[in-house]
Amino acid sequence: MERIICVVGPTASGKTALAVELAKALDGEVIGCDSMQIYRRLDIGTAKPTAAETQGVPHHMIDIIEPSESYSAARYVADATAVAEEMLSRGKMVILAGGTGLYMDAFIQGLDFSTAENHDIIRVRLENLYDRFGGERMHRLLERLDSGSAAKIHPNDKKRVVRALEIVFSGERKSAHDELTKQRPPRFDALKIGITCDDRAELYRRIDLRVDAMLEQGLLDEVRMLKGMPTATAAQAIGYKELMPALDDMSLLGECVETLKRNSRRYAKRQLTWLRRDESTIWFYRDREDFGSIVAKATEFAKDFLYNQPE
RNA sequence: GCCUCUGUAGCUCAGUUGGUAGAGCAGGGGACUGAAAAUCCCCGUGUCGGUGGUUCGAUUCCGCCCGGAGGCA
Repeated sequence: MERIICVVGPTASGKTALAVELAKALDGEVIGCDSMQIYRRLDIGTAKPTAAETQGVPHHMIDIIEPSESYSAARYVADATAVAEEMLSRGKMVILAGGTGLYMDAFIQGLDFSTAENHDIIRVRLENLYDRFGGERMHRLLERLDSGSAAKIHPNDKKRVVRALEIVFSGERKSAHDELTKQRPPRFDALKIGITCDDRAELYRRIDLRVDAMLEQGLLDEVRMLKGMPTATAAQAIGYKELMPALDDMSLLGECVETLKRNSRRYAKRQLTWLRRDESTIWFYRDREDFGSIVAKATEFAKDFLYNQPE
């Protein structure tokens, strides 16, 4: 099984810089794992790595589609796996770096999700039914058709109730599919290296500072650009949706910026919840150790994992 | 200096006709298999400013002290 290195961590922790250093030390290239950096033109708000930051190290899976297009975890697995295989065939190490936990774990596992593709018509109908009859009744329906999934999904979780029903209507059961895929071996043998702050308040301070920096770099112009075009997934991006109201009324800017910072903090918290689940992750703390030292140690762990571990 | 108002959870405040207190926000924990920067679930003990008194019992009533806001001088 091919071995790869993954750099994980909450937003504003310094994943990009660490990934670049690892790539340089290991003769690797970086594959971005970020559901928003895949969009072209969303540069400042997604903290997309700049030319100065990448230092010439190739970055893949960034800037691959327009903000008007929608994307999915399933597409990510397909696209990123193709990139990874091509890189490995050229003898380059794969450094996967990003904050989208679902994309990353799906990539490592090689998940095919379900054979049920997004079926817009069925989905819209199910959503309408959900709005009309409420979560309780839809959940009871799911209970009858796929009790395994119903047991794991809360009636209020509209997205998941609808998706599970959508799969049922394509002739499959989500719970059965999940069980099956869990038993399959992963596609890659991955070492996860995590970077964060030991003190939560310190992480939040970094997030606030980064938001201020984004505004100075012209985030509002990017928001204005995005507002003028049809969007799907990209409209959910933190940094854009919060600032939209300020475009029409600049007196709201202060309030919008506060909301943006708060949403970024909550996002970081959710990321940490996701990441803590994988206990094999090796963590480094920016507020306990200087960056150079983290790079040196992380490189050691990576080399040991890549070259010295028995099969 | 005098008068009035005020001091309760990190913040803004509610409340107890005297039986040691609760909302919003902030925050914390968790879930997550084709929208995931999304979606969803759970979590509220704090010398009720300090100190003396009245009382079986005070955060609640009274006195004094300390801190804030306003008014009169």
